[in-house]
Amino acid sequence: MSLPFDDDALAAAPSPSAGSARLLDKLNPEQLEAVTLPAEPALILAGAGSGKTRVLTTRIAWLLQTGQVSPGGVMAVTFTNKAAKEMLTRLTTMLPVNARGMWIGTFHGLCNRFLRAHWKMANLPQSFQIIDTGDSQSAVKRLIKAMNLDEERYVPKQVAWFIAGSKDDGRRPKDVDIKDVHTAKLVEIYQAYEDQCQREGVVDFAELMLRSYELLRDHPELREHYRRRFRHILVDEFQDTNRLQYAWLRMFAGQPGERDVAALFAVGDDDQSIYGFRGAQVGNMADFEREYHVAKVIKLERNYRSFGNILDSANALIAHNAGRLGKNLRTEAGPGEPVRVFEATSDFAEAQWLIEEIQQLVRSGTRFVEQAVLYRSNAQSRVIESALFNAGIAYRVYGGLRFFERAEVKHALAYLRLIENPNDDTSFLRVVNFPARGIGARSVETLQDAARASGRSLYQSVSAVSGAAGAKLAGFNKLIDDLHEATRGETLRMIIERMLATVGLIEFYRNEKEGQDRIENLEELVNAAEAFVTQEGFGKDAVALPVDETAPPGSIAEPGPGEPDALAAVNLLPDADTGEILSPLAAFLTHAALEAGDNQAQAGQDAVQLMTVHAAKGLEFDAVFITGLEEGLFPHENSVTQISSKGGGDGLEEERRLMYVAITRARQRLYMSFCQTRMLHGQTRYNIKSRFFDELPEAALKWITPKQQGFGSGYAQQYQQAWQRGSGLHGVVGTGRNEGWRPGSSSSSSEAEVFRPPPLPTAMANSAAKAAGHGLRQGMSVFHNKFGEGVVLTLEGTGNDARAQVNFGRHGAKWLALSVAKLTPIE
DNA sequence: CGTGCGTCGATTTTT
DNA sequence: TCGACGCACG
Repeated sequence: MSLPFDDDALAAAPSPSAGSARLLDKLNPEQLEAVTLPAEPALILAGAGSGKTRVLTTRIAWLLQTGQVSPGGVMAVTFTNKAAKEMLTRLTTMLPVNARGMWIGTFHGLCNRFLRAHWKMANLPQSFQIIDTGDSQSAVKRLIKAMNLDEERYVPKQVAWFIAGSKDDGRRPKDVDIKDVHTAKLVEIYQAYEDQCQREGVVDFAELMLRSYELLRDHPELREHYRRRFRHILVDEFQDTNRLQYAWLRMFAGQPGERDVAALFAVGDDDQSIYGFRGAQVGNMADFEREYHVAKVIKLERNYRSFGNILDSANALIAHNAGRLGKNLRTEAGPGEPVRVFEATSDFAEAQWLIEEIQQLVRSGTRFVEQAVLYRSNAQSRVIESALFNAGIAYRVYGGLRFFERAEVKHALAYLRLIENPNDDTSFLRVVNFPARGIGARSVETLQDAARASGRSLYQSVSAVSGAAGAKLAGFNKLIDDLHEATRGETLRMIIERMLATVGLIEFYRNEKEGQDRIENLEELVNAAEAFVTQEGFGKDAVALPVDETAPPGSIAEPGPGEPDALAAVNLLPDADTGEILSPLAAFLTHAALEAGDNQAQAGQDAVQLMTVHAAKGLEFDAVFITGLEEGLFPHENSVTQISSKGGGDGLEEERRLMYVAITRARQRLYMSFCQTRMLHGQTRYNIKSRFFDELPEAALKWITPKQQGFGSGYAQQYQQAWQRGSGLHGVVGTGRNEGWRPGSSSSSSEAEVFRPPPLPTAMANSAAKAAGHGLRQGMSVFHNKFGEGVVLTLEGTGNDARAQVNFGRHGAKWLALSVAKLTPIE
């Protein structure tokens, strides 16, 4: 992982210009221009399939190779973990770069890293935990109940949405414009929610962003430090940034007109902005161009993905949107096949037609895995799944629950969180009576009242409950306490195994009818933790960078050889003062919150890919089916009626961009279909074809069912009849049964093997062996300047990476980076 | 305190 | 149609 790449190595590198020429070899003129732009604010308008990721990664590689910046001076921001990983992978294949020290990651991942390094300044506990949307919602719900508010009027989900939305706009409770009584109450809840999170030591996703933004805003010395450090900031999918994310970027880069403004390199495509509904501001692109005086917007319009007919369709469609930055995709690949359009009599018939075409494509050499069926909303997948299942075609559905979102995994994580921090009320409530311990709603309510009265956590308030209920609660507290004590000094694996053996989750699921899968997932959690230990920065390469004396207190230094992986969701920046680092458990919990895990089960299997159009963004396939192109569905009726949703802009235009995204996923063949009748919410609806058909060029289309043919005639029916004769009892994937199929339970392909990280060598973990250099031993008494006397519980890692868990009694057990912390053995 | 039944509501989603 | 969720009952 770590190849030498510092300034000396650079100087010694053979002829940088020759190297950079090789690097730039395969670029077209526009790409080349973008990659080699001077260090100034830049906006790259990158069309679908125009080599966006290549430009981003080559830009970084070029900057490094030509010595314009060292790895530590680069920040690259994405929205998804997947994109971040891909960027790093491609970068490292391009250049033997030491990724350590580079800040490549998601917005939230980088915020986490930043806040971990400056937790004191940010007024957070060092091991603050991140809560997901669900946790945040249940916290709000609790508050609404506690405040005796009407849940009809203050719907928890909506209130949570209000809070997140306010944060995304950079507004604290005091900044919200109170127009009416209702808003006043919402703000009151918002304030109470903030207090509660602070008390519990948890932050939600929006808080990660807002808190780090405010930290930079309010601390000039910190701001200057980071501005000196990050000279190049590259942003992917810039059209998806919200207000806060843009403000955050400006904080890191410097405001326009200030000195030392970093080179902000924004890559995006306004035509692919499809997340307005969650606060994305396409307008950020135009704002950025104006505010930072971007000299020349570079457009990447040459498409390397699709044939002409496909691109003609995309171009013609998107031309119906107003206020675009303006861009036209072109290819040198020739027109290719026409876009085939099919009119089905019913959703059922549409699915049968799909099967026929998919099989035809396979016969002509296109593998299943290269075929994607896209739809606007998830509900549409049912019919299609059912048809594929009956036809014995393997398929995979994207979306759905990811590993760390599964109920049983969340329960296990809640126990782990309580071990780490018993005052985490959200986790407390989740598992205090799961599995059942005879602690009912009544007891919990009493406890909550007591906690509220004293302003303390549930855990701390248990003693205030008397009687049988109090005894049972005390029993639960003891369970947590005992685990906390017993796991002190244990490896992550041992901690999880002990927890599972103690809390009774496994036994509970053993008695459940369909509990076996859940038990397997719990066992999988151990593997996930092991994988984390080796992959995410706790392995042999991890930890401890030297402290920069000139840096502000608690800040990080220029990256040194020991800085954790650029991608590590959690890094172990030791506190500059004490050398204290995050415990492996706390780090793993953070990882679980920040990266919900894959749902890309069986990625290697040759199966048809089913997903929403949103989920398809960024992917490409040889053949693409866009289904359900009906008025009301696609474009969706809610979007059409909606008078400019949150992100501003026209709902219909966003639907059109969505269609544009769908079209541009196809390499060779594109199919579109719509149904005359469709079963929706238990009712048969009669639809007309999507208005988008009127916006596509006739010359690029081929109607499989002649347009004038009416209901019930022609191909559609023939397909249906043909299918009815030939199908029904085809071979079936997976279970070999044809009955009892249920979407969602789909035994065939989608659900089965989620998240199976590779097995790993267990050697490194619990080495009680004496690590070279530091001369410490397990059980040894040591002295620390801040924490005083302590006993060494655990030793891990070697050399620069060496770390120890030390029990300081009154101060508790702490993890220390030995390269930083000064520990003196006491005889 | 757990189960069963009725009501309600149903774009899109990453972190 | 189907699932999540709240409430009433045993």
